Amino acid sequence: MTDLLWLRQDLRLHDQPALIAAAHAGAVIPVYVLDDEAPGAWKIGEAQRWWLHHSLTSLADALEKKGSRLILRHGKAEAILPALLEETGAERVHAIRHYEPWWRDAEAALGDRLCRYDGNHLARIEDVTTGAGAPYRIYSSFWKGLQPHLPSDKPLPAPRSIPAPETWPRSDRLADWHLLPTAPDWSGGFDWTPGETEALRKVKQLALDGYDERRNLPSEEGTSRLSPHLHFGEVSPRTVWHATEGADTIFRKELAWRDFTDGVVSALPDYADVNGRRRYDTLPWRSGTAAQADLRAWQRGRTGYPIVDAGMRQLWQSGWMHNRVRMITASFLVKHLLIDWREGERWFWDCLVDADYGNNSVNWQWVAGTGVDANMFGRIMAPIGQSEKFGAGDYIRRWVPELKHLDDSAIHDPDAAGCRPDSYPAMLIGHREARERALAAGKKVR
DNA sequence: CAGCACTTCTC
DNA sequence: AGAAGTGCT
Repeated sequence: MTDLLWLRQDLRLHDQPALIAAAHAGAVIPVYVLDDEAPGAWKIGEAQRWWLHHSLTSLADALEKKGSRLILRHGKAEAILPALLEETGAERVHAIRHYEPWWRDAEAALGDRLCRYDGNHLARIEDVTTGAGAPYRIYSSFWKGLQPHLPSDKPLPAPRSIPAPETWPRSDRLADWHLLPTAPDWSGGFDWTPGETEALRKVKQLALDGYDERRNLPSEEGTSRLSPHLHFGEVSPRTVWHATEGADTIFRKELAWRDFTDGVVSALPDYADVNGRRRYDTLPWRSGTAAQADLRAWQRGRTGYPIVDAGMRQLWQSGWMHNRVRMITASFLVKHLLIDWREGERWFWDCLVDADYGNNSVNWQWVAGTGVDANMFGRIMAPIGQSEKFGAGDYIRRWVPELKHLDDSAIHDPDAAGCRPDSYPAMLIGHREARERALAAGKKVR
């Protein structure tokens, strides 16, 4: 008997329950379907296509070492997979559950031909609910509710070998998918090694001493940088959970955020497009030429606020941004520039190697104050204050070369220090003025 | 239902 | 120290 193993955001061989079950049943045909139709506007973004190319290469190598292969197909997964079942005479599809709305639809469409397994979350999403049976909207309550469902089983080892079918179906050539950027190749600054081997190496070398403080300092390497590996499932959250036994709980709380945000988007599938609090539909976001120019300045890292520009340039050049700076840049777009959060969400989606439907939408709506979890619109971050508070001097000097020569006394606010070089843009808007404009706009919401 | 507590702050 | 809306128990 032969079964299909449908791989999506679980590109690994260890702790891979769908693989173990398929191999137990008989021969396995591992398949990855590049589905750019079902997700609509949320198809895989540009930076992640680069990641995907390398991660699939790494996965195909690992499968071949186990006597198997990776079959590549493109098209709508819910059509491709039944056709592949037919073609190969396979009986069932084995896959790990995913909670993006398009994956839930595809899973439903496959009906009883699909065997689903838990594996990409700490707990099964539908198991963690409030006393009333609804999904949590407040993280701290979610964390409490998660406790009885935390993983206790040890992660599954990778199988020694994977039973192969007598004949293999044809596969697309990865190169034909053109996942890598060509003209221009903007990925030159990407300092990443996609794939399971590197993901597991990072987990092994996790140093969480002082994580609580250090994770907030953009100038230091205080975060785990596991997010893209977790998004693509190159390592399972359960593996990370077990590796951090006895470590700082703050880190484990960060890990549980993936579960929380998937709970939100599983209850509210269009959360990436629709305000969680519908009354914010009346908020008068700026639009028109001036707003377009401001959006472009933000995207390119030319707002005149050093910490914002450093973050946006790090994002563009490296495919990633430090978490503290994500908050500052996002708040700046929404409150200081009064531009719809969905513009920022879209830009992050295309630029981040760790872009994730749940995390991206929930966190943008949190910052914007439009979300179901409670941050108030009137709460406006002070970018320069944040830059000083979290010691971002070295970080700015690294990403904004025009300001390289400035010391800590001047770098957070070169204008105030009277030493802004001509090559560096003036502030798009002053902090006080922007703050008042945002508060006035916020008052227009019923 | 009332009271408690809230990831990411500001002055 | 203040400000502040609301999800959750």
